[in-house]
Amino acid sequence: MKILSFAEENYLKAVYHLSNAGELDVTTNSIAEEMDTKAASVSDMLRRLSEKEMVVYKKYQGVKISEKGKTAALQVIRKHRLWEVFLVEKLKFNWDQVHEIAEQLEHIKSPLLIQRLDDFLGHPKFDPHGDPIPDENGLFKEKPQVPLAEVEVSGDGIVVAVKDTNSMFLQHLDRIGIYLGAKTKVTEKVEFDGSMEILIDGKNKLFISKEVAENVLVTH
Amino acid sequence: MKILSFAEENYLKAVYHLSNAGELDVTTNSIAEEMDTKAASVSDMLRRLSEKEMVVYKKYQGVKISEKGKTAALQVIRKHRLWEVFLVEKLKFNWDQVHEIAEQLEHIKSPLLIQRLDDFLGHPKFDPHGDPIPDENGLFKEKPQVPLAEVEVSGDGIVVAVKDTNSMFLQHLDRIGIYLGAKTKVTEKVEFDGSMEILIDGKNKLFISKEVAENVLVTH
DNA sequence: AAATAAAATTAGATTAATCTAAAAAATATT
DNA sequence: AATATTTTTTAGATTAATCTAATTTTATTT
Repeated sequence: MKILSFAEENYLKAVYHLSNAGELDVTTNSIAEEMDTKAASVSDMLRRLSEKEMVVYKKYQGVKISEKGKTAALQVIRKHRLWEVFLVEKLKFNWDQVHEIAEQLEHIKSPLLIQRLDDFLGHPKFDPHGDPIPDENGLFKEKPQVPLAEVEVSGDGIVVAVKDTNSMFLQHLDRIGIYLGAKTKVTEKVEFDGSMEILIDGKNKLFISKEVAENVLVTH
Repeated sequence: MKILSFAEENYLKAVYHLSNAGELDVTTNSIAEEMDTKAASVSDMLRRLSEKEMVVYKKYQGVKISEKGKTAALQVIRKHRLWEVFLVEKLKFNWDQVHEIAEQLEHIKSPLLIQRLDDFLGHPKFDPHGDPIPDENGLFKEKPQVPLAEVEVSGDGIVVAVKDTNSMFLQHLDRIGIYLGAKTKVTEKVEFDGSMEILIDGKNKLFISKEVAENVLVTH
């Protein structure tokens, strides 16, 4: 298999994520938005990725990731998430500081390095945001995740991930006291604006907006 | 200060190393050889680095690294060597496996990452090859060189120089398998005649005389 | 179904990094 | 000093990745 450039790996990751986030065919514009680039650049890159058989691309019809592409994307994601674990567990970064650095580290090419890093970290199964880490074969198990917004009153769960990983949002969560692994119980839901009252770890009462409730994922 | 590309950082490193390895003006060809590229590419890159004031470049006259360039080069070298320590100390790589990987890792841009890595590693002063690690300000101390004769039993080091440079002596070293950069470990010392048993690169057992031991300089 | 709007692609430029081949400058040799 | 050789630079191409502007295709709306 040919080696992919940093740019190709990034586009492939975007296609993978958008594929998983629903629609059958990923649109050019959705990729452009995700990658903060222009549609023309995306068209060009899709042509190249298609030549390398990483995606199945039909002009004007959108794009689908191929098996080959999925394998490649999952290896990049594996690297990204392992590095995030390293940064948080070993280098004492906060979970909201690691994404940008992992974006760089994920492109380092050395299978042995990743194997050793995985050993060093004790074969973690989830990254600091609760996302699963694919193994060498790209296999992983999802924790079933539900947005807090969908939990009924008196239902409880454990915070396992966030949908939106932008730094401002994570800092907000930190500030109000929501963290990975926190135990949640929905105590009240307000119909008209989607906000809710919850209990963190059975003691801290919190009021959260619809936006927060939709972006905090819990298992239950 | 502007951000340098990977390629620019690599050329700058080469200029820095060649500057230190002797001559006042580094030649285009020597850079081309060091970097395994063509002279035309070097000329082009020197023009660019010169525009960024990283080097002082006069056509046909060779090039000299500037203060600005030296600072930038030393930061890359600092990163390279810290990563090498990480790979050997934490990920259990052998010292001969780490260079290629560190060549990639050295280009990761995050001052905070390097600060944290340095903390995590306990502020090492030398990399696994015995080369000094510059601090945040680019300052470093060369490792003191000690004759093998003064190393204690079980102490290891790296051959960095010879005291006696006459050809017969050097030929003798060649014959018995001692070379610049060889990893040494003293396994036994004989009191009455100053001879010793050493291990080269962890595998070749050698008996050397007092004369040899006094003239081979190692860092440790 | 024709007109309009939106989405996607192509055309044409630009920048970085590289190359080969040709030209220019510096060095070495007769 | 004139010539030959080596070194270095420039000229001109190429590839990857990007952009803006123009065009084409698809979708939507009257």
